[in-house]
Amino acid sequence: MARAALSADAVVGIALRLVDEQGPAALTLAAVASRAGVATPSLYKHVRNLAELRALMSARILEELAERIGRAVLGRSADEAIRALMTTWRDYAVEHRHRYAALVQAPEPETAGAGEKLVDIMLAALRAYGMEESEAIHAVRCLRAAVHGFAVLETENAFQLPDQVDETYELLIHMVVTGLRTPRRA
Amino acid sequence: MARAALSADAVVGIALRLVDEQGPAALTLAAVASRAGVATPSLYKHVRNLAELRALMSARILEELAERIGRAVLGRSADEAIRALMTTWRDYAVEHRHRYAALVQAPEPETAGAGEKLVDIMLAALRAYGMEESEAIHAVRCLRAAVHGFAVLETENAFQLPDQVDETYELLIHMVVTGLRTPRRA
DNA sequence: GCCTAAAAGCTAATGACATTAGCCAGTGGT
DNA sequence: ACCACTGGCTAATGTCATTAGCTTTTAGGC
Repeated sequence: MARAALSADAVVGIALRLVDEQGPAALTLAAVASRAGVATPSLYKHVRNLAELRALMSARILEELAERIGRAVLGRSADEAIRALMTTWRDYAVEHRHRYAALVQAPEPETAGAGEKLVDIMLAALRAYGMEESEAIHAVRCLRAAVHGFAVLETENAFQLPDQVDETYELLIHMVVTGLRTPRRA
Repeated sequence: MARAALSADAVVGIALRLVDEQGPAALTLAAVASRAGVATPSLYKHVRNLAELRALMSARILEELAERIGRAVLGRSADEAIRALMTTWRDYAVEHRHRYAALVQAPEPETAGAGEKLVDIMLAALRAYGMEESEAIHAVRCLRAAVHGFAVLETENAFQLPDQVDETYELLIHMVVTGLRTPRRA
């Protein structure tokens, strides 16, 4: 009996490919085990349960997202950086719509590292706006809300008329950038 | 054998209460049937399957949201209307965080009516900005993305530090309103 | 090389779920 | 009273997640 040489990392990889191909609803331990060439209970040697598998997948997704956005933002600042960040985020979601839908938003220990990295990248992109720290945290949250909201709606076909969604995104970028540049009345 | 006098409407009501009390993961036909005092397969006399139940629930949620927002926006225009809309939307989500999480975003026949009503309300709220129709559609989408994005993140505790989220939302409102008021470079 | 312990597989079992098929009882209309 | 429809029911099926405990493989120590 040859050992399948499985690992938690390999399980996550298989799960992500499964979701990419068949959508988030196809994610079952049974399906992952079948693809891994082991019996379903064998997966418990590598992941605690289905919830942990989801969290580990989310960590991987967030790492990729942070990596992509970090690269896109490098060397840019202010409006250009925000544009690059928002564009890259959306591109990732559209390109990987199924895995993006599987992304768990609630904070988990497994996603803390990548989540922080993403926040740091966003804070860096916002640096040129000269906000003090608490204001920058607000901005990070709003940026995330806007981009993520758009991404989930787009990937769930909630906009229905697919034409001109690029134009819609330009308006969203405009709103974010303009909002950052315009002082609020005290 | 007394008839339980069930209906699709009653089933939806029971399901919503279940979700409100125990969260979206608790929604099973078995649990709904138990609360209704019937056997699980009896529910198929009233709803096609679990997916249809979710869609019908979503329709109800959207109707309530549209009703609430419609009332809040009445008699207000421009910035005040947008503020009322965004505030009411968020309040609904926070107040009903579990059912909001159960809301299906993908368009379904069951949710088309309420979805359209919501779009109409948003278009009305935007009327005072004097946009032509296609620009108004973009604005509706962005408004929805921003608000919904914030709502799902907040209700999933993705902001983690719960303090000052109100302040964050003020910034989001500011971004939306400012973005609507500032012409985009052609 | 041999032995032992740990790791990583396995099968069987359990309970929960969604759904289908077909039967039964109640109700309303003729 | 009879019949058809409606809305319940039970039984069955298949899938899933998970646990318990057994077996095989591998790695490390002597």
